[in-house]
Amino acid sequence: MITTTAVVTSTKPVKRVKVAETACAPIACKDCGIYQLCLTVGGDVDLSLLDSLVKNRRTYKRGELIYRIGEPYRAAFAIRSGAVKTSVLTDDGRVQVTGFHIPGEVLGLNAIINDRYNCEARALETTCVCEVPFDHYEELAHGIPGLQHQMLKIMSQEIVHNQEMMLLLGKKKAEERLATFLVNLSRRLERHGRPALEFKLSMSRSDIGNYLGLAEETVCRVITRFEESSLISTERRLVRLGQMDRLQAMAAGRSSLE
Amino acid sequence: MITTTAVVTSTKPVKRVKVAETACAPIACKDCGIYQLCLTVGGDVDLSLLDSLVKNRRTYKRGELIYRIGEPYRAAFAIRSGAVKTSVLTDDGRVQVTGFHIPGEVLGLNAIINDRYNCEARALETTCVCEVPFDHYEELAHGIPGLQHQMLKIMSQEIVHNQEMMLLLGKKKAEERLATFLVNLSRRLERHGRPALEFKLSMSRSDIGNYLGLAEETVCRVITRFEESSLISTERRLVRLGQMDRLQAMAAGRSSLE
DNA sequence: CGTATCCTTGATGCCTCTCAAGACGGGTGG
DNA sequence: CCACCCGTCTTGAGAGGCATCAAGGATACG
Repeated sequence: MITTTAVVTSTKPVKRVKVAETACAPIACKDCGIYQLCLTVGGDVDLSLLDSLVKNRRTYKRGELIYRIGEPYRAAFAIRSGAVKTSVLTDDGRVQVTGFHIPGEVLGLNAIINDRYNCEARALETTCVCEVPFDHYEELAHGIPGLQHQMLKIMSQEIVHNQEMMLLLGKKKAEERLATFLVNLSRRLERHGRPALEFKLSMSRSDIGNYLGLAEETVCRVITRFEESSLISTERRLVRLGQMDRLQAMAAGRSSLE
Repeated sequence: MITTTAVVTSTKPVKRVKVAETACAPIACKDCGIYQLCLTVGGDVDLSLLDSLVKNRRTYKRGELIYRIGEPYRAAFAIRSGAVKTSVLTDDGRVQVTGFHIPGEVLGLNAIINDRYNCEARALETTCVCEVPFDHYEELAHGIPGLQHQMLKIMSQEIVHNQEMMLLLGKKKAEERLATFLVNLSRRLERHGRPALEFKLSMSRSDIGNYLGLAEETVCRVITRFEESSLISTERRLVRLGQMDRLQAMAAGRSSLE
């Protein structure tokens, strides 16, 4: 996604500060997902908690693995900048991309229980993540009522998203799949305060195809058809969504080309 | 699944009893999923907790709705006997079956956070469930360390299962899908102490097809091919798995017919 | 400036869907 | 108890959407 060079200001421990969810205070990790974790029910943020949770901040280059399937659990990861794809494997080596993750989202939380990562995560471009070692998450969660709630919420969101993907993969046609993908990505970018109608894809056509259960070539062809219908316009990985309403209708199966 | 007429003995409150996970003590709800929830890390079961959690026990007839999408959250449900299917919908009315659930499994936990069910659940046959009203789950979880862990575990399992379904729907061929379905169902039946190589399907070919992203007719045809290869034998909804090893190989994509 | 990677477009084939019709079985009412 | 009916299952024929194979062009990067 569009690379933003966030200025990292050092955070002196401050006690519980009220911050509107949409505000954009210059706080370290404000724009990464740890913030999400540290949001209490009322919207307060415990900044000292925030500070104490993040033990490490690391940058991964394009193509680098953040974690592998089956690897012992080290930490959860909150994406500060860049983009990450997660994927699972069949025994015979086929790959299914299960998700793309953008700044502000949290990765690897569900591995807490199994003590092993159940998918692999790979940087799609230069990506900066905050590592949150959750070795003793139970004591942590015990001390911080809001944290536990946020964890459940994030896992719950993932379940809902996966259910939507099952619907897409099981029932939707190629055009509907791509429309769904674009609309969903646009919404998430908007949620994190980025341009929602014009953005740069960080993943290849091949990755998109894999994610959507389509061949790379089919993705290209559908994109071409979308452009011919002036639904969108593209230039390599740059995308402009021209007619959001029609795109949404198509994503829901309420419209199609021809 | 095979209907068992479980004898429900009344449970006088007993304090923490050590029970082996595989044991089959005559405890109410022993064989339903609430047991799962009440297992502490060490394997202890708090029977008084068990008793206090289950507020209601209800039977649903074949086709009856247990909950709808968007409906306000009432409770989680642990299946005692029978079988349940869960499904999600597109805006234009298409349905995707997201799972089949057998006795010993828990339903509707992830709705806790959103306060609304994110899928609908329907009884496939006469089904008895324990209702667990989790209105104040946070205080509950606070008092019972093991409970929170179990909830995370169940949600975590669901995420892993959904990821496997995405792989299946995105990458596997019809034969591999059906083999995966049969092997998975067999494993779960075994886990709950039921015959794993010969069982009765509680869902129609149409439901199976919907779940696997296939047409009803394709399911029939693949079943026929499996029988011709003596991989399995069937009689209506009765299934016998003849060659589990070949079936597993096929599920993983390491083998195919012809 | 060369090379590797990614994107695009065309031609062909196949897997699966759709439509159709018949068989089978279970349940119900006369 | 039997006949009927309806839902479910099965099998066939045909069509279509998408995958696959192939090749050329664009772009980025060293």
